[in-house]
Amino acid sequence: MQDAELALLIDRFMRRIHFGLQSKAHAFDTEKVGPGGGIVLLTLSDMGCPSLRDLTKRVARDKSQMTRTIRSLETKGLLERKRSPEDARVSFVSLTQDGERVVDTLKKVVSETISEILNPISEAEENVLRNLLERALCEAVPK
Amino acid sequence: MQDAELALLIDRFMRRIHFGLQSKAHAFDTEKVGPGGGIVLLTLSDMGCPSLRDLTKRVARDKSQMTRTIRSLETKGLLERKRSPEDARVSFVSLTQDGERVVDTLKKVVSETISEILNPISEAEENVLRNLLERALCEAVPK
DNA sequence: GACTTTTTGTGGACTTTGTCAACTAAAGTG
DNA sequence: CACTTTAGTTGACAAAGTCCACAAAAAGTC
Repeated sequence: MQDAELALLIDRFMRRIHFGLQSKAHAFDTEKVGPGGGIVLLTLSDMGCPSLRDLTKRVARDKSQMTRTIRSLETKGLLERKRSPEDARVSFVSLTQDGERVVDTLKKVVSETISEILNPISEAEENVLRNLLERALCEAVPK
Repeated sequence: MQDAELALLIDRFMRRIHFGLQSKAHAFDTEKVGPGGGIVLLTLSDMGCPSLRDLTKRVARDKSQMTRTIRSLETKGLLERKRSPEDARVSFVSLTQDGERVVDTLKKVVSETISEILNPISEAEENVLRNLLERALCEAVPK
């Protein structure tokens, strides 16, 4: 009944990550993808070649916003879209080679930042943390 | 080196909380404090009567934004400010009785939402999770 | 096979947050 | 007393989130 605190902790964690990355952004975000683009790229590298719809659900953003983010990344040449042959409504999104390269540096910087933040806890505990979050979130999303 | 995933997990967790609360907002957010205001109120209930500066650092937002959020909550009568007698620059912020009441309902709704999300993990694990985050974050913040 | 309904993605308008830089007033510092 | 630093405010702008209406394709229905 009193784990409203958890929400605050999660929020603070997010903000720490955000600040950590922000302060180094000029050095690595050469394509200026920003936080929003970064999340999409990283998620994409996790999912492979999802439909825009699935990607949108995964990152839990509004579809209209996703449209715009995707377009911005597309014009930067970081991802591609292909219309589905079976269903003319859906388009599949996937990283280009340039996109992959950006993802690589993103992954490096993000994990550096996170391990700085997670400094006070051990590596084993870090794995526990990730595991708990995965189990909590990888469940079927409502709807 | 590959815990960039953790960032995505945290982000998704935040979004889940956000959506969960958003969908019930009309029912409980009678004062229309919104996500930003809610975080400040909850944090305030945790801290007691901090200076604006300390509050700002805790929630990790920009000072200018904090000024505005605080003012909005103040005009709603949910919090009060008192100038410090020793240092005329600093002002201390604290919840009013109305604020306390809002915080109570906030806490209730937020913890409901969170326990829905954390459904797949046990209560013991939830405690582990909170504990890990606390230990990771309650460290001295740089600067 | 001509209907309604649903689903996927787009576009526009608007609000909320975030960011950055300039500024006031009060302390601290020599 | 000049000087730097600190707390908080203000303004202007950029990024993200939210809402609503829409077109086109697919699915469901009779």
